[in-house]
Amino acid sequence: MEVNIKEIARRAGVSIATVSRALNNNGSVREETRRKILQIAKENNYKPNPIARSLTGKKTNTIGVILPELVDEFFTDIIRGIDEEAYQTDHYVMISSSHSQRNIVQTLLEFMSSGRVDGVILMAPKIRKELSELIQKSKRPMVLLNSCNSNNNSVCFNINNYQGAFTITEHLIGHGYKNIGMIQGPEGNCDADERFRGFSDALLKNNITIQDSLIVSGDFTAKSGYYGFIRLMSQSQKPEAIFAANDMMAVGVYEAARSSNINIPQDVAVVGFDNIYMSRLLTPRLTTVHVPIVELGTKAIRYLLKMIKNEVDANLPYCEELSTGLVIGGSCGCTNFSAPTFFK
Amino acid sequence: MEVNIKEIARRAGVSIATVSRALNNNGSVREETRRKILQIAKENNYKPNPIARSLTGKKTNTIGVILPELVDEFFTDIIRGIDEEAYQTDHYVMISSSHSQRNIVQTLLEFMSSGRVDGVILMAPKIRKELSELIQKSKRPMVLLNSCNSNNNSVCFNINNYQGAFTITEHLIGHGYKNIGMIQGPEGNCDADERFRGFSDALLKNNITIQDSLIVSGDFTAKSGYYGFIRLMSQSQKPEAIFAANDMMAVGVYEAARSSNINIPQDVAVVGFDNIYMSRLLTPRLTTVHVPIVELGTKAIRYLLKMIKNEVDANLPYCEELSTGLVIGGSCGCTNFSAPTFFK
DNA sequence: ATGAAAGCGCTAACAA
DNA sequence: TTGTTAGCGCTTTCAT
Repeated sequence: MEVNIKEIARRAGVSIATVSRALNNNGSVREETRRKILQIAKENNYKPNPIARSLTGKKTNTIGVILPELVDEFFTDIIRGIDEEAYQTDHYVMISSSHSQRNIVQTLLEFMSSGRVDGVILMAPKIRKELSELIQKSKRPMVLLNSCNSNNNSVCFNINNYQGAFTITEHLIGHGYKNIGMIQGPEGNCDADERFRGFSDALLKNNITIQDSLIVSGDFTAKSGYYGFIRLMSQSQKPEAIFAANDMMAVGVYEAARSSNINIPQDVAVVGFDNIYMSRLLTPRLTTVHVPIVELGTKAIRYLLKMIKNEVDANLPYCEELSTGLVIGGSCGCTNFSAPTFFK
Repeated sequence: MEVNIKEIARRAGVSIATVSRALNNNGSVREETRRKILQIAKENNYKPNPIARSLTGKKTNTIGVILPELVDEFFTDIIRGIDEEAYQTDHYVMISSSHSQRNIVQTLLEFMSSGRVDGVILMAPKIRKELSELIQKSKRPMVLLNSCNSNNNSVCFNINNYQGAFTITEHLIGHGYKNIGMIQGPEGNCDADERFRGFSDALLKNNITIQDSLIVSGDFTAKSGYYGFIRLMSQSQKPEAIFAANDMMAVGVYEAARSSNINIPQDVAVVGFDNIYMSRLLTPRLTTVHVPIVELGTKAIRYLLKMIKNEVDANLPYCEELSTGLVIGGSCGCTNFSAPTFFK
């Protein structure tokens, strides 16, 4: 096995307690002794066994991350935001992407109770009722990402879906469109709900009546965007513009439009949400809403680490909404936009 | 704290050893006693503390996964393959995506020595020299993914880059192209090297001389594809077809072609490698090589778990090449292809 | 400033 | 079949 504290103690001619103190900068150790121990530890390439450390100290230096299966497009970016910070602060990341058949709640609780993690970052845009319970039950610090927590009793970081949807809808309205259709996200998904709310409110504020026939449901996949478009455009009352609740559905819309020989934006304007890489490649480039995903991950773990270190009160609710930004392409009807480079 | 084995033992009126035995189905326990213990454990929602378990038993039920930063496009899929299997077999996944400033070797060794993981899946297409050392040093089972291990002394699963590149190059040759250019992947990356090798061999086999001027370097990014294309097409001797070593570079090629009013495939044919989602959306659809990424992850973890459980000899080298497949779009000049649906 | 010793929760000999 | 006990490698009182 690896060299352990006992061995270091032996070689340094001190007790294991002293080694522990020297290594943790904790308790008093004569400077000379400390140096010697550190020296020997380095020579032997000694690293304290984190498992043993966890058992005693109840610190695992591990963060649990639970992501839904829906985040495909963002998976990498979220992890990137989290992982980089974790690395800097010497933490490990334990990941669980909750596939369909998996019980997210169970995974979470297991994470929590197993003592494997010091805290959890949970992204669960589809869980509602159980969420409150979870928040109560959870013994360890937890940060919610884009989750539906109506009660204000947790720590959460959200993309400001409402604002983004509102802004982009007003942008469409600014173009003079009145019949604006929407392809919604999955039912029960709070990102989707908020985007719809922003859409509705923007119409209301501008005295445009919402027509039920112009609202079709989708599920954030390109496929559902494809069929959503067909449904919308096969009605007698066709929309002048379509707001797809995410870019992947907009991709489906483009494909359907191409099949139907309908031109974007001449025949119908299209906008999306998310600013995924692909949206830059569509012709015309998709007008969409940028969401700061890496930042979401970074903020989440930074705050979580503070909770863990008791630098903030983990029981104090705290929520932050990350602002979105409008990305203008040609799909909304704008002709004079400064297209940022298509390179990532 | 959570209820522990001692407490369960107390409530069941037995010793902790018996509880341990009953829970692990290990050693003999009277059926009645066992039932009672299990019953009480369930009532108290008792889960053995995995940390403590690890400390004693040296099984952590955790798999370490180390991915390079380059795999952006595949990140999700690889994890998906691994995570699903891990979940089924009750394992945890500890992830580390090695960002640029990070030392992949160090991360690996730390994973290994920390006792946090039972085994490691490593994807390191850029590491060469250190890899052999690592393989020697590593005390725990390790599976290599698409890594450059020339010595046949490890367990590895690789995409058959050579075969894919060879096939798609021959496909171009079949179209009658003779001046075929290539935009290469990053230097020192073995995926890139193998793809180049397949390309060269296909040309050689068909008695086509490789022209150095038609080989330009890239780094797997769209940007490098963009400039690679420009370099290739600004020469007096222009290629009739271009093989971009991955799809992202092909995306850059499309963009550059559009800017230059060069038509694909009329003016120049283009093919890629990877079959990323975006490749379906390009117009004309990109002809490319499909790589089974999810499967790569699945195979890796399945084999790793076998090594861990000693169902296979972890010291026995074992390598598997996963076959690729040709995906015909219109970019190579084919007109009569059965385009599979663009939906994922 | 340092050491001895008691755990952390569990598994695995060894005894009974 | 069951219990006792000795660790696993470490942190942390409590003495010294």
